[in-house]
Parts: sequence; structure tokens; C-alpha cells
Amino acid sequence: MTSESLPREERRRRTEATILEAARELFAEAGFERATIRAVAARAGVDPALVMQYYGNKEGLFAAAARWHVDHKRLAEAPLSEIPQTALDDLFAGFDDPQKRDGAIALLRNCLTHESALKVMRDDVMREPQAMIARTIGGDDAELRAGLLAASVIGIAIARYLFENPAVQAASREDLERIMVPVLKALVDP
Amino acid sequence: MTSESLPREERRRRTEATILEAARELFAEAGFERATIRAVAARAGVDPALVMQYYGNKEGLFAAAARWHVDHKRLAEAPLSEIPQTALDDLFAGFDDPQKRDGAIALLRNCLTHESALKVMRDDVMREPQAMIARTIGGDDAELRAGLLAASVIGIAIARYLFENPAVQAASREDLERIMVPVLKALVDP
DNA sequence: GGAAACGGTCAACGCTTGTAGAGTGATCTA
DNA sequence: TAGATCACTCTACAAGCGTTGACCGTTTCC
Repeated sequence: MTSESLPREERRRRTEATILEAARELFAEAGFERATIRAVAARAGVDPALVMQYYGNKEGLFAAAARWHVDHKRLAEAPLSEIPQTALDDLFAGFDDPQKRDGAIALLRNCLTHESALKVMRDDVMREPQAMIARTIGGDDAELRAGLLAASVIGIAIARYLFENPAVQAASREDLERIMVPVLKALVDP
Repeated sequence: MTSESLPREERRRRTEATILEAARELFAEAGFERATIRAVAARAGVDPALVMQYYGNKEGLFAAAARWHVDHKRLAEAPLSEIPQTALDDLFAGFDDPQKRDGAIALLRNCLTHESALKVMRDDVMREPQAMIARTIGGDDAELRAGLLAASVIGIAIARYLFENPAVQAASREDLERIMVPVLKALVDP
């Protein structure tokens, strides 16, 4: 139903992408429980059974849709003084790219109520970068300080993209960095 | 079914409290959608229909269970230098008191996926204290800085009580304050 | 050109959910 | 002590859900 006559493989890839996009939007808007497979299928202009066929079950669809996509290479190599800027860059990289945005929001929105989203958040989003930052910080409180940095950054993401807190949402990326970088420096480099 | 023979009014108050406690626990553990009325009733040792009778519908039950209970008097009167400490005090006041804890967690857990929890979070938890803090800060960025403070604090609460981030969860309240108060001071008093 | 393969649809099942209304037995009141 | 009241239960409904298996029509391949 996506378009007229194309090679099969291409056609399949397109409908699959359409489904995934619809899923991301709905998981981001409504959350896992309230985003029904029927609604995803309807938005993609497709039969619900096809969604099952491609992704096995609702959980598989969610796993494919809600992804974190930031690699932490820069963070691992950043010196102490550049950690805050890098952490904020990584955050914005996930949310400002329109291609990644819905998937990131889908993950963020569901990470407090959906087991597998929580797992991704804990294992992929927090643990690794937190460990890197802690290694760079060094000293007694390193793990805790790194954890508090991650927590603050996620809090800002929630305020900006989910709560849509007026001041935090309206602020430019530059303003956020101007204010938060020195603050987070005081956290990692006391 | 709560206990043997008591005056009716007292008996009723007790079962109602039992139901509310069960609801708080389940909304905190499982989230709004996955916490069923049947499960709440079962945990309270009561018929599901009774829950409906007392709270009208599931939404009413949630509204009664998930509450924020911090008054912001101290925050409104706090000078700039004491805002961070006061904000953290207010946070811990909600989560360390065993009587308030489940209700607070229920609210926090559902505030990304459940409309009415989001509304409470936005209107009662963030807007008012944020406005107070902004007023005390003054100047151009006041609203934004206040919003970022609120965001950071909520991020810490999420990391500590929902993600159960090892470092952040294991830290003592004193350690958290020792580290975060100077950091947040740099945010409100640059 | 015929058969296999494949993208996609259709109709339906079984289950869980929130919710409604009638009923029941203990407690209160007069 | 008789009747009204009230806390509470039982049974059931209607809707929505994830999921399934049989089916259809087009594209692919020999």
C-alpha cells in the first residue's frame, strides 16, 4: 500500500520502515501500553498482522523502535574539563536529529514504566558513560559524581522533551550549554 | 475483612486506608497501566467492586494514591545561598518518610506516561517552586536557571529511586548534599 | 508459462480489563 | 426487636487487547 510497483525487496524495506516510524511516533507520544499494535498498523496504513509478522510481538517492535544511538567514543577520550560539554553534545545528538528524535523520546518516555526500556537506560545509556566519566574523574566520589552528572543530564532531557517545561524547552542549545557547562564542571572537577 | 467487629465508621476508614496503601504500592511498583484494580483489591483483601465504590474509577484511585506533599514555604523564604539545600531537603522529605514514599514514587514513576501524573508534576511540583526560585534568583536567566535546578533535582530522584543507579542509590543523604549543594549554588548564584 | 515464494490481508480466538447492578449479611437506630 | 442503613461481595458484561492461521494476489524464478 506504500507505493505502486517496485522490486519486492525494496518494497518490503519501505513498508518495514514505515511501520517502524509509526511505532516510534506512537511509543513516543502515548507510551508502550497505550500504543496499540492496531494503532501502529493503522498509522502505517498496514494490517496489524503484518506488524506481528515483521517484529514477532509488541515487545520486539518496541525494542526495534526505542533505541539509543550515541556512541561514547568522545566521552571516553575527553579530558576532565571537556566532559560536561561532551555529555551535553551526546544528549543533543540524540534529540536534535529528527531521525533519532522519536526513538530517543520513545525510550525516555517509557524508561520508568517499561522493563526493557529501563534495562536499555540502565545498561546502555547510563552505566557505560558513567563508568568512563568516573574513570576520568578519579578519586573517592568518582562513581557518585559521574552518576549525578548523568542524572542531571537526563533530568534536563526529561524537562525539555517530555515535561516541556516552558523555560527549559524554549531555551536555545547555546543558552543551556552556557549555563550548564560551568555547573557540571563544578560537579566533575570540584 | 480487615478485622473483627469495630464501629462501622472506623472499619470503613481502615479498609479505605488499606486499599489506598495497596494502590500506592502497586502504582509505584508497576505503573498505572499494569496496576489493575483487581490486583489492588486482591492486595487489600477486598472485592474489586469496593475499590470502584470508594474511588469512582481507576483514575480517581490514582489521583488519591499519587500525591505530592511538600509545601514550599521554606523555599519561598530561602535566600539565594540556601536554595539548593532547601530544594534537596524538600526532595528527601517526600521520599524518606515511609508514609509518603510510595505515593511519591507512584507519582514519579507515572509522570512520563500518565496524563494526570504529568499534570501534577508540571503544575504542583515544578511550576510553583520554580517560580519562587526564579524570583529569588532574579535577572535574565532566572526562569531557566530555576528550571534547570528543578530538572537536576528530579533527575537525581529518578536515578536514586527508580533507576536505582548503584552509586546514586547507595550514597548517603549527606554525601549527596555535600556534593550537590555547591554545584547547585553555581547554578543559582553564578 | 507454470509453480513456488512472498508481501500482505482477513477474520477470529482467548484473555484481561474497567465497570455496573443486584444481592447479602452485619450493624446501627428507634 | 424490627426495619433501615451501610460495608461489602457476586456475577456478569462489553470492549479492547495481542496474537494466530488460513487465505489472496502479485512477483519471482526455472
